[in-house]
Amino acid sequence: MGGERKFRAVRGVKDILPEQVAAWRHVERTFREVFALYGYGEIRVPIFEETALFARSIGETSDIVEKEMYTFPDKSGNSLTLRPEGTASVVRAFMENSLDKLQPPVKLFYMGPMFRYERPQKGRFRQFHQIGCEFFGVAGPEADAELLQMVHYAFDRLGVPGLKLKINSLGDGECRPKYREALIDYFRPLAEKLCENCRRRLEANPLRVLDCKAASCRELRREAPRTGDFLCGDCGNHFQAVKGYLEEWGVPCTVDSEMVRGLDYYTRTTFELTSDRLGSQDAVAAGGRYDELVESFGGPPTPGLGFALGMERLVLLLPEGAGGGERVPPVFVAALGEEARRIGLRYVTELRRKGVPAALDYDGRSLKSQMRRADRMGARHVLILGDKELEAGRLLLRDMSTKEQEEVSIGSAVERAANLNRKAAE
RNA sequence: GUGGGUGUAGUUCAACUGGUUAGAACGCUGGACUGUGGCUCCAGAGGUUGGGGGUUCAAGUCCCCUCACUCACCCCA
Repeated sequence: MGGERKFRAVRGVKDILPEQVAAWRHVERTFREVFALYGYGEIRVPIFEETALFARSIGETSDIVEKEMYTFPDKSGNSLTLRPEGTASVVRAFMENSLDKLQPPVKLFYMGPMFRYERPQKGRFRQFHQIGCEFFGVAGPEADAELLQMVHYAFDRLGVPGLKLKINSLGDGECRPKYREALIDYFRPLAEKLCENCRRRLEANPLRVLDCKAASCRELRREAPRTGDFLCGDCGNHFQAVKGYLEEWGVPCTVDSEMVRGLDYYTRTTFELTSDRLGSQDAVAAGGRYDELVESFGGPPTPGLGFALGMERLVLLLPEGAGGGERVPPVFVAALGEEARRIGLRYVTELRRKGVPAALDYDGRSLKSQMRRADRMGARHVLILGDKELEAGRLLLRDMSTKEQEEVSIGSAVERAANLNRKAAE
């Protein structure tokens, strides 16, 4: 080896070990099933894109674009960026592959790593993982309600406790500019009292002031105009209808008129699923409608909506050992002596070829040590072969839970062990 | 990017106001049982006290720098 320094994972990234992967797979499996039920197909998009794609969709003045992207020039000088979220790529792919020419709706889901240069803390990493989906081509409130219902259903199946669903409507190209103006008018005389941050973004992105957690800003916005009061007729009706469906379908949620998302492409419905058990990074999933995004990319006017969840945060909320216990216990082959070990290795291979997980000791340890190993890896059956057994042509097959041992002939040992193991696995 | 807290065996933690050879539990390896797991008992391996510098006769302990983790701000999934 002769290593001169120890390598460590870089700041903000994590190894996910087998023990934890069980929970991850459990989540992934659940969402794959739910997505299938709701008609979503999986899409796999690149991990990096042209920088401008994200700048344009997420918003030039958003924090993500301003200071959190992993942006680098490639060898030919193009500016590329590790994706900080999934929607921009999926929308790009949707257009590039002419999915906009298909009969709507088009429903796509994805899962994978995202990258944001942020200060790591609980539930926040520089490489993190999202599961998300995008739903194109349906403008009506049924789409919003269905998406919310699906999210609610999936989390319900996972049994995540203590979640709260908050929804809001931000209006559209018609009424949002008016609301924006009203907000600026309201806050401008108060600008002195706003926090430094909000003062700066008042003109660029006034909606964000609503989201500020500073006590002073919180106080100042008490009398601020509400999104709800400015929704145009269409947006108001849309929002009413969404809420109506949710109530009818028993999807619990509360309206939070101060909730603003950090990505600029949202219109009308937005939502957030939060947990009180995550500390300050409390959003587990979030999303909303983005009816103007496809068009802003030069595509045909296409309504769309979607959501994404944070894997690391969701896994934090899962009960201990979630997704475990699905492992099939192996048959352990305990071999004593060189000849026995050669045969043991062959048995292990044969068992595996029959679809039975099998293991043995690679180091030629004592039988006691091998038994302990078998016990620890949860083997239900151990095939014991040593000189005595080889001579007699009969091996021992031990049931670890009952401690009963039967003799089996060399020829039938593998078959017998495989059958018992299968039966025990049921 | 800003502020607070914390870094000691693989893991969770000890070590009085600086003072001999840095301990325990769990885990790991072996033995008691020389060919049979879990329980018990015994033994063993395993540490440049995150890294670097400084103060001191003496630093795990005090000071500085750095890195990481953590909490909050910020931001968001």
